[in-house]
Amino acid sequence: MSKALGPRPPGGRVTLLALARDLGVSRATVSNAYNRPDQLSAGLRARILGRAAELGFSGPDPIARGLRRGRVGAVGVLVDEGLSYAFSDPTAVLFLDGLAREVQADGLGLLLHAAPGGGGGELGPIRNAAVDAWVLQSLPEGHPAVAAAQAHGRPVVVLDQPALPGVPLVGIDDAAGTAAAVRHLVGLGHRRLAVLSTPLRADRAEGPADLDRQRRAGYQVVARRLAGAASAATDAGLDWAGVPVLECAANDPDAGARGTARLLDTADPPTAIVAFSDQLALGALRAAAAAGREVPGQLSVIGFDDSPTARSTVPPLTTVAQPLLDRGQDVGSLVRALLAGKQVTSPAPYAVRLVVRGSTGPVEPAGG
Amino acid sequence: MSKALGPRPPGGRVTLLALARDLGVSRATVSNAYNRPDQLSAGLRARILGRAAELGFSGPDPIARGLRRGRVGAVGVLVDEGLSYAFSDPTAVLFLDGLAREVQADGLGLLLHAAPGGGGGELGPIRNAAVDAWVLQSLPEGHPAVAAAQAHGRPVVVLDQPALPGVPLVGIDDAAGTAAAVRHLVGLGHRRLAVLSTPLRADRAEGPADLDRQRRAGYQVVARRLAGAASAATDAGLDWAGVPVLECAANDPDAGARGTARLLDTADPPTAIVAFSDQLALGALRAAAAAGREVPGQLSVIGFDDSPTARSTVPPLTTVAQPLLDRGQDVGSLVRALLAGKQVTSPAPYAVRLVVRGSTGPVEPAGG
DNA sequence: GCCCGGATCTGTACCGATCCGGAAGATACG
DNA sequence: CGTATCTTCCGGATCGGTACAGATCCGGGC
Repeated sequence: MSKALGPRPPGGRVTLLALARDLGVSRATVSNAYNRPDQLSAGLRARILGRAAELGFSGPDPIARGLRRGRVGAVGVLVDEGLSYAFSDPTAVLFLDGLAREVQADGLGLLLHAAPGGGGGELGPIRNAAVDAWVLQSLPEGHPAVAAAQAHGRPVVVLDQPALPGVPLVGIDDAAGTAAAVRHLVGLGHRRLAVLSTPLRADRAEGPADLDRQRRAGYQVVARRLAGAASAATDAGLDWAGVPVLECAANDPDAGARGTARLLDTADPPTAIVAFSDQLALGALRAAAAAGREVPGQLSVIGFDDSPTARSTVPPLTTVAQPLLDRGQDVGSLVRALLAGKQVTSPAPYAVRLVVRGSTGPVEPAGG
Repeated sequence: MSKALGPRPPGGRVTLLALARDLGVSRATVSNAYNRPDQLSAGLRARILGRAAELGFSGPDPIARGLRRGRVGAVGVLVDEGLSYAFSDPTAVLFLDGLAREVQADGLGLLLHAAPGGGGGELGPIRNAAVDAWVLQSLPEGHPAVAAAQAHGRPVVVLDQPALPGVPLVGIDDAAGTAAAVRHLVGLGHRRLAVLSTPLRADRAEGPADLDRQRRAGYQVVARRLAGAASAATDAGLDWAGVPVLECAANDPDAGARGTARLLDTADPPTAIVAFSDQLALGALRAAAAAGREVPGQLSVIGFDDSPTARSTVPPLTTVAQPLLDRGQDVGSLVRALLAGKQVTSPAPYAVRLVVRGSTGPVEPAGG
């Protein structure tokens, strides 16, 4: 009936060709057994799959298939300065979640690579990464990793920045966000504002950022947020040059707390702080508590992002909400479209929305 | 001097072969220009790289190189039920961070794939993923994705579970952890304990888990934690069967809060709760506050993991600390060793350490 | 009985590189 | 000046599959 069963796998790995020979069929047929069941009879297919199981052949080699098909089923994601940061920031996490959820529909996985910070790291791993497309996120203009990712000419999609010619970008209306925040505070009577900013450049500087440094912001998102705040402040009759902008060295609560402490420890401390991220705002709340300033009684704090934690701070954080998960999905669907060969354009920047919770309030009647 | 420059790239992508022909050298030489600079003269190398830039050839194709070299520079990571969970749990995040940090040294990236939950998803993407090794994490025994990951015979390393024959595993002494927690509480005078457990099986059940369900725990980590708690409780003269074990449907604060509410809403509520994760403990604190129970005055809560947030809860969380980042790095170095062809064995389970903070205290003198 | 279309399966040409042994030319040495 | 030794570079062979264009076989229609 059946031919005498061949011996067990000789030792090495079993390949599709070996299986084909063992069965006396062509490699194409074995390949079809896996990839196009309709191209061969059910009986033969069963025989192939059966013998494959016996021999320990578990389907075509993914890499070889990748070469031939030109697809490996992976979307590269470049994250700034090590994955720890990307993971610790809820904003980035939600983005990745949305992205993963979307590309998963096409069976794609996410290949995370760190964008080497400060020129220290190697670009090789990025240039040599086997991916079908790249997603860039929060990299400063002109970061070398960007070129590395673009090198092989595969589709690229950008979140927030950097802006790249011909590359679709998903972003939000940053300027409108901070402008709304400033207007909200001004409307509550505040005149002494301060800005708690995420890093302007990748040099880990911490401290007051003068107008010159503001102008030279490497992160465009931050530049736009500054511009929005400045514009709204000016419209309200404030002198922007007099509004302290404190740049934090990192986007985490600790840095935010340090920055806030510096802002408060001045002769003429602000009555309201506009933080450029909820992470920083969290730190601001902490520092305020440590300094004995009541929020919002003596100090108003407003965040940016509306990350999940904003809801459960004490007091709950007033913040500028952006659709974190949606942006990830949008990027994902752009990637899918590009991989499907479609032409795409950047969607319009998302509108943002001010969510008023408990961390902002009217300026205190009397002087402190 | 130099030959007349050839025309611009005709249109399609430039391949190594095309570049070689254009320059009149062999493909091997071009390849060497990129991969083994010492194999050709500096002059020729410069000429090759120069012309490559002109033609828009940006190095050998990663996938083809992957096929030939048998390496693609990616470590697959299988995460349970969608990436959102993996990302939202600080425990998993720190693990991934440690892992990424370690494998990065070899230029490897992390390819995240979701392990389809409940048989709904496809295994194809996993079987066809182009990776050099797989890392499995927190998957219940016998999950189909495990076989899919093992199919191609590439190295596999497991964190916590599932235990697989011949596969190195990194884990902690779970039983000792919960045992220490129980002893701590008993030492404070507590006799009415309750356990707030992460899911026992992947069926999203929520509610009291009787002894039978406890025995059938699919997640071995949880089984061990239950065993440790049971053993310590018995040693202290308590009847384990009388200790309520409430299984949460997910490992997040919301589920923990729901579970705690149920535990507290009984005729004979516990005076102390042992949560199997900090995430759940967070929820417990929330639920306790909502129910008007003071912590630790009226209710002691103890967590597990010592995640970063444990430090900043109110009150700070007493918890069983495990070296989250280190475990990731350990898994990473095992992966590296395996890829280097070395023989490895599972390291001994990490010892855990009880960190006493403010969420546990002596049982209240009088009855409530 | 002959021609035709569909179902099956095969052969061959890639996909785009890397590796290994060896050939040419240059240099060194006795 | 002949030979040993590098230094450089070249030619297959190979990695493991997939796509596409046939070749075969078979039952049916006329």
